[in-house]
Amino acid sequence: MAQAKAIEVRPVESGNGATDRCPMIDFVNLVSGKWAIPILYRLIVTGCPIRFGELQRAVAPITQKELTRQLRLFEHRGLVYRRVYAEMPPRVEYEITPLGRTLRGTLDSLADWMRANASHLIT
Amino acid sequence: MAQAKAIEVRPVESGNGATDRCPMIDFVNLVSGKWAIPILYRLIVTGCPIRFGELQRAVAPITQKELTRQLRLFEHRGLVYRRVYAEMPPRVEYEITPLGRTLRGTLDSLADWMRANASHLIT
DNA sequence: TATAGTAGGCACCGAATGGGTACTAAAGGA
DNA sequence: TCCTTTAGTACCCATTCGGTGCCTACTATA
Repeated sequence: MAQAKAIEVRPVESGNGATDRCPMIDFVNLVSGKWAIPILYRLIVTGCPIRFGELQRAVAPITQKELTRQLRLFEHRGLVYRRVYAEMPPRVEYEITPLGRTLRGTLDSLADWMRANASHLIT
Repeated sequence: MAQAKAIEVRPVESGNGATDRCPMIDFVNLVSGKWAIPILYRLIVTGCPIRFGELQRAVAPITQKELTRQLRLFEHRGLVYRRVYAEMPPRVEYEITPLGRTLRGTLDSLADWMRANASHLIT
């Protein structure tokens, strides 16, 4: 209780709403979890529609359940398209949206940094 | 560079040593959780040493415990310096390391993207 | 004297995350 | 008849994440 009161500062309320937000907190709310960024980046570098199974193989040892969950979240947030084909071996394709595509530069930069520094970092 | 080749499918070498590194998975392993990126970015934009309490107020409603935990992780990974002063109101200062500082461009880009797109995104 | 600030540590707890297995549907092939 | 493929869903479980409350040792201030 003491500490919650001490920190209650939170100057977010500006009156006009939605200003003064922390973009980093927004970002973590948008893509959180172990697999979110790897999936998103894979969809970005693949520029075209990709089937569920192929995506799962591309994102290495992710489980079916987790991939489904993340893709639905991305779809709901407008970062990924989902197209279902009424065929009998089921076919569902996922594709990055134009909005999601705008993340490319940022994620490239992140991947480059990681590739350059992975060796100096303690796991 | 390599990523221009787009879909190089992960070589799922499950049997031997794991050499199929994905920089994005490395990144998530490095900074994961709700508060990691906000803390790191705050330390980066503040270029100088900053005390624990001040940092906690800056990163808004983070708890003491979580801030301590993340800072220790960053210290262990060489992203943050931790200096303890043997004074009586205890004083501990944290500062981004040169290595951590190299993330600045990437995180700036990330923050810019988020600021530009926060309004179109469903929470 | 009483209280607050400082930078934590420690125990407890619920929520979120993520993995594993089993199951489904309809079609094709042996 | 059985097996396989595909994109899931349902259920169970372990781990992690993160919040709360309670403790310290000492000092400065009201």
